[in-house]
Amino acid sequence: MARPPKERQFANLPELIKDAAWRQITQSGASSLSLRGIARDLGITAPAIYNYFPDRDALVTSLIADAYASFGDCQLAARDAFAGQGKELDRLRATGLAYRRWALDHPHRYLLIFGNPVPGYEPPMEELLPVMMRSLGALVGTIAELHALGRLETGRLPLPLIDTDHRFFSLLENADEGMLAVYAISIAVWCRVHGLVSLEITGQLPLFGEDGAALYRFELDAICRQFIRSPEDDTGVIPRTGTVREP
Amino acid sequence: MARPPKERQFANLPELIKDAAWRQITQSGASSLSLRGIARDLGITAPAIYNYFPDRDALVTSLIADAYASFGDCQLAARDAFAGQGKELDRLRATGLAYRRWALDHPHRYLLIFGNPVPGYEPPMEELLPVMMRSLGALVGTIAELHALGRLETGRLPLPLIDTDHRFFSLLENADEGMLAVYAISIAVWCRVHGLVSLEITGQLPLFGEDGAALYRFELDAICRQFIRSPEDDTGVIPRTGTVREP
DNA sequence: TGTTGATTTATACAGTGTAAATTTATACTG
DNA sequence: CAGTATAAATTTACACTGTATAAATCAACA
Repeated sequence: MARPPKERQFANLPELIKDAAWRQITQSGASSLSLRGIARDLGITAPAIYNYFPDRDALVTSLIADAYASFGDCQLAARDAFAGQGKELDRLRATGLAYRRWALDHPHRYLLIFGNPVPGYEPPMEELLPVMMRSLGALVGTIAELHALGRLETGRLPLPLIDTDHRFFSLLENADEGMLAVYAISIAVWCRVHGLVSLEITGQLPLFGEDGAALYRFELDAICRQFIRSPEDDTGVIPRTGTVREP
Repeated sequence: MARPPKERQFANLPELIKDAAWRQITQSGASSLSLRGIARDLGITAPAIYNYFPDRDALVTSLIADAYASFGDCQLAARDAFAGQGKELDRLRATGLAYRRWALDHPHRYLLIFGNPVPGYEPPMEELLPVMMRSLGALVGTIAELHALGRLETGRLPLPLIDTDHRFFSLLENADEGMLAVYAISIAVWCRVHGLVSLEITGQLPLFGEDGAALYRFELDAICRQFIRSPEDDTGVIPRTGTVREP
């Protein structure tokens, strides 16, 4: 035996590589990420990177995981800023506003995880699923709380197909089989905010300029009006904790 | 003088190049488009392509223009399937349904024009604007018709900032200065359908599987209920979705 | 036949990824 | 404790694919 793997000639080289990768992505976008460029930036040679990431895709996967972690931190922090009963709607709006805020602050991270997939790159779900679940947990958890209070209004919203592969939500906190409405509304909400945010980030949202915030607030209001009942608007559903009732 | 430029050694080579490019894009995605691959496909050499397209971006621009033309054809055809007064809502729904239909039928074309921009590629607006205007004209024109009938319900929808660069809508048919509400609603509608469709196309819409159609129809309904007054309802009150429960 | 457009050949440069050679630091041995 | 074997870390060299340009070649017509 000789030389344990702990001792590296450059300390923290994997982290340095990822830092350089983010710098490069911020400058020129994700799909122009180049291992040789990273190596140049770090003063090493390109093949050295292959000791820590077997190929370019592995590096991308690691960056995606970091982006999800950052996104999840913001989502959970926004939710936890309004703790306590009676603040469920505040939590929902906070996660919604934090979604756009984080996306504007980190557009490349956003596009990396929610943008169009890079052709040729197949994200390894077994690795990314936990951090995806955590990041979406703030929204879904809050919707679930509103559901437990009987304040969800699904209307004609079609429910998810129970028999399909529901990998995305099977690991969510508080997840159980009776929360199809929660999932359905979560998906619908996500679709709406994603449409706005992705267009704004990529500069395809015309006319609103700096005031994309106003349109976004309008859409958050529309979402709340459409899907969330106010607590005093009691239509006969008894708010219950513990037991989940299907509408 | 000798040899007029009409006589090419391969007839229609620009069209053949674009056909091969679409084949390649359909197979492997837009960002892996390779001039050498096209040349291989056509049995010519790569530099020959540079006679017709000065660089890779010029070829991409041409493909984008074709995609907009195809998209516009579908939008206008869908609108014109419900001609005549009194069918404005049918026209709106038809363009909405055609939007998703076309996107599912031509996902790569959709991503090329509405997806995340390819880093390093700057779309030449002076060339693409007319075909963009034409393709969006079906939606905006129909919204404008509903506006002329007094059936638009803007609510708290923020209006576009008039003083910003409104290149996108300045060329639209029936465009005049008084149609800010038309533009605002068109943008809001586009954001919503784009969110759903782009997620569905890229396989990021979980759980709904083949039934993304149901969620899409639900969203079209929500759009119509929120923004369009029915002709006999001249009170300005929109029926709230949250007040009626499903049986 | 000369002119000129169309195409190919040759070349420069950048990128991914692999195999072999090399450096470097540790651990074992005499 | 010195010397050496060893394995990790890194570099060099290479094979391949890509974009793009310049020069050479080919083809058709006046």
